[in-house]
Amino acid sequence: MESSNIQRFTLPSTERLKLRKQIETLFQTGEAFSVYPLRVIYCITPRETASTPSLAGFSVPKKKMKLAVQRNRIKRLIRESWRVQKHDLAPALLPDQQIHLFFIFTGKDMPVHADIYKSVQKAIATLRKKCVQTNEHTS
RNA sequence: CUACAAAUCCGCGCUAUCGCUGGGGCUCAAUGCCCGAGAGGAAAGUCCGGACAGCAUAGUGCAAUGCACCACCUAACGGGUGGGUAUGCGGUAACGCAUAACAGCAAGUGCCACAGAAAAUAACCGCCCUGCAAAGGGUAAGGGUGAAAAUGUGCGGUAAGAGCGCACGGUAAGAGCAGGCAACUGUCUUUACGGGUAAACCUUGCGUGCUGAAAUGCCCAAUAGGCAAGCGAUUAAGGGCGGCACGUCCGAUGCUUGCGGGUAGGCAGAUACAGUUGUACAGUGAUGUACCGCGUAGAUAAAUGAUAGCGGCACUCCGGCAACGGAGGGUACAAAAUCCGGCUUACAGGGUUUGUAGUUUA
RNA sequence: AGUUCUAUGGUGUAAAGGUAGCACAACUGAUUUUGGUUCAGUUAGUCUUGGUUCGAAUCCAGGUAGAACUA
Repeated sequence: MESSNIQRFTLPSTERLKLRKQIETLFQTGEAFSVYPLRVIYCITPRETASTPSLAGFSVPKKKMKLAVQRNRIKRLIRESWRVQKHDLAPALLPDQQIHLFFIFTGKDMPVHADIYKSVQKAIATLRKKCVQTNEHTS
């Protein structure tokens, strides 16, 4: 699908998980695992030809971080990490598959960019493994 | 110059790489490319007031609820400005500064623990009179309790005393005069003086219709069901008309089209106005008027960012008489969600003005 | 975005404006060979900052934390 020599690290709003129905089905049917301080919920769905291989959402619970400034900052950090590294996940998916993702911050202290970057890296590695496993199993 | 207080303003900058959300242009259109825009003084808390929208609505009262010295400003306000009064602080005083939910307890009702004789029409000790005494009567000076104890001082008066009388005061209410738009102040006079509490119920005066953008209006995919028309099917079940038959009407299922309600979703509401820089004028001031300019976020699982480097800024330590140099950690509070005016709360650091105090120089 | 309410020892709860109680828990001592039970005692509190009042857990205002509701 994507030629790897002209990869662009973009994240427009069409690659964000926004519809309420999609989010509800993700939270009901999806599988989850944790990479501290993140919790990742994902599920693989069939995709239409025009759409992108992944849809991602990000959130920080209000109980953990009280101030809106801190919540916005954390969400932006996770989003930046995902934007830069999301192309590592694409080869593991079949062309007719779309992955829905949700990142939830579960830590209690303000994180640094390097830590978030590393944990997103780990999360993507585990996701690749699981995707490959499920594809082999079904085939 | 330093310190303190008040008011007011600002509240990190630049570069590189990679991005995000609207607007405009190129493009048939999408993608893409180019241009330009993109958090605050509190955006916060949601404590008041409006705009706006829907519903309700003759008028008046009750209930509920809010406010409360006066005048002015304002779209409006529980906000602001100016004035008055009270209290506190400083000062010999004149006066200055700060604070105030600052109507009414002289409308009614309630409450005032403990202590104390008594907490509101007071009498324990005391004082005085009568009496041998017991007791009875008068009194509110003095004592003591308490947060609060019945107008202070002096003289007269009396058995002892007492606003009982008088003089000078204090407080409150009323009338007159003078000043002031008014609150109120000054003066004079009359009357009263048996507490406090309304942030106790309450009374008086003034005000308030209810609900909030998840308001409200509009467009409408798929699926299911509804209605209408057409096509197809009709020796089919069933029902109506009928005594029965024929007949006729309705009717199940299928397809197509249209209509209406309306879900997911989308659009409007929604960003050009009670806007604002500057100047002039009016006003003590809040503010208003006029002119010239300015255009300044619009997201919706929610954009305005991430990383790196350089530089500001104040602080600490070291070296130095100083200029300065080196190192270190720091660079606040905080994110629009329909909009506006206030209030309250949070805030690293810095600038300006005014006032007070101190020091130095001329 | 809006509305309503709550806050009392470690926990659960009382208290017409007048000394902040009760139960469980914790600790100490006694009883017991020891533990438990029981008995006696101790510690510890009105979310916070102001105001009204002679006096505030209570009344009023600002703040903090928490809970519920409106789809």
